[in-house]
Amino acid sequence: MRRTRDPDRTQRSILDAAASEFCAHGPAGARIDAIAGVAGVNKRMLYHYYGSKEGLFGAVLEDLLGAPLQGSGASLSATLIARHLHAAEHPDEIRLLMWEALADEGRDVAAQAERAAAWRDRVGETGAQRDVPLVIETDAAHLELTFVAIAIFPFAFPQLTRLITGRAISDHAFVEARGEFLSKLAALFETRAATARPDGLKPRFRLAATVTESAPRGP
Amino acid sequence: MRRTRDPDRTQRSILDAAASEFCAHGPAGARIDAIAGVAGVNKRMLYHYYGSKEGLFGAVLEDLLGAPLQGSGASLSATLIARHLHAAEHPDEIRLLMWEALADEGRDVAAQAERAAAWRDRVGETGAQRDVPLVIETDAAHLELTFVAIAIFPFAFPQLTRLITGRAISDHAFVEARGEFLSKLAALFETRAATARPDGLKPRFRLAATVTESAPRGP
DNA sequence: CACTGTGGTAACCAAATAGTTACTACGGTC
DNA sequence: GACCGTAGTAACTATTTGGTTACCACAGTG
Repeated sequence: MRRTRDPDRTQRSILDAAASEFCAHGPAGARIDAIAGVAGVNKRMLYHYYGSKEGLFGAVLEDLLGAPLQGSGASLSATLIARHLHAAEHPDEIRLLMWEALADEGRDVAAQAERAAAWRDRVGETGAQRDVPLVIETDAAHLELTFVAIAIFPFAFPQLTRLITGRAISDHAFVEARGEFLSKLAALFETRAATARPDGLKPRFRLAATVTESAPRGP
Repeated sequence: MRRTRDPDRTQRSILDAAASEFCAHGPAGARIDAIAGVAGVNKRMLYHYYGSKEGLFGAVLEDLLGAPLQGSGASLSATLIARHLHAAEHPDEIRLLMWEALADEGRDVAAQAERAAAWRDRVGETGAQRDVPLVIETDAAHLELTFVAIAIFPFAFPQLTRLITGRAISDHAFVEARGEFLSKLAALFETRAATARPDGLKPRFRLAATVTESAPRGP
């Protein structure tokens, strides 16, 4: 049976199938035949469009990991919660990020240009943030990195999370508890406010049962 | 040429070679023949002692990831710095942790018993810590997880680190800068002290050029 | 309509790979 | 010093895998 010609749809199918396979088994574990099978496409096309397994992997990464994760104009703490929830909902994205990290070998810098630019912007925003401890203000990049770490880490290392907290990341209770912890933690970072209300430190964010794309607003 | 009989040495060679191979290429990417080759051991012995590739991978994990990373009786902030430096010196350990996370599939719980116990102890210590914000005190596990995240993350995701900070994790300047940032950050967590000296927040830790096992002491 | 470049297919292949079979010989034990 | 369990070796294999060769046919262009 012959497929009607449609390059775009074919490439899309391949990319989707590849994303799922690579995400599950990584670049070494993924099987070309499996990808072709899931995509419902002849294996040959895959080489036609992407050259090699590695090329396909690169295309998938570029397709899914282009922009910084959840970097909007929101405050540091709001972004923290937003990223936490986003990671909870999209564990695949984090797995892909891990495969990328492990494959590393200093990937094509040129291809990363816009990704790098996006992050640079985001760090710029962070640096301009008002509710950040003064001493740290100069180190926006490290602060940003730290906040990404705090939000993502538990989902990247489910086994450690389970060992330390005793709960699975898929457990809804974990996501909620962690969310509450993070909002308390975020409050710590508002030094000025904190010194003003030394008793305070009450969470600025309340977790909604349903996950919203951007973080909820404070009072 | 015949090897003189020495089961212990053979197993040690296999385990070491396997660690290096698995660490570099992961469970799917690692090649049994390569491991045997590096170990200078016949491939057959590998199956003799560990049954299968997966069995060998499990043995390597157990061998290297048994105890919590750098969990001593030290204070939270001292441990933070210690872990940061440890991670910088042993990127392999972190890679292995990542392979484990990606392989996951809810591994043998019984085999993890002592590892879990070790972490439980560590979390207990954290909970008993005196220089921790009161509100968070109740959530020792999440706090511990967060500190592990902050220390390890940059080395687990070198590509993000490069994108965000502009420096490679292998760059000595990065390790030092991050260390200084972390010691400032740690100061933030000493609420009582912080409210007492609102100007303060000066780093309690100074990074030595040589890496010491436990973190250096404050003034 | 002929022409042609590109989307699409099926069968094929050489290399690599996890796991085995069949065998040898060391060394502790009785 | 005969016995035997186990450390160790060499060669083999069934299968899988990424990648290819050779071919077909659709659709837009002149």
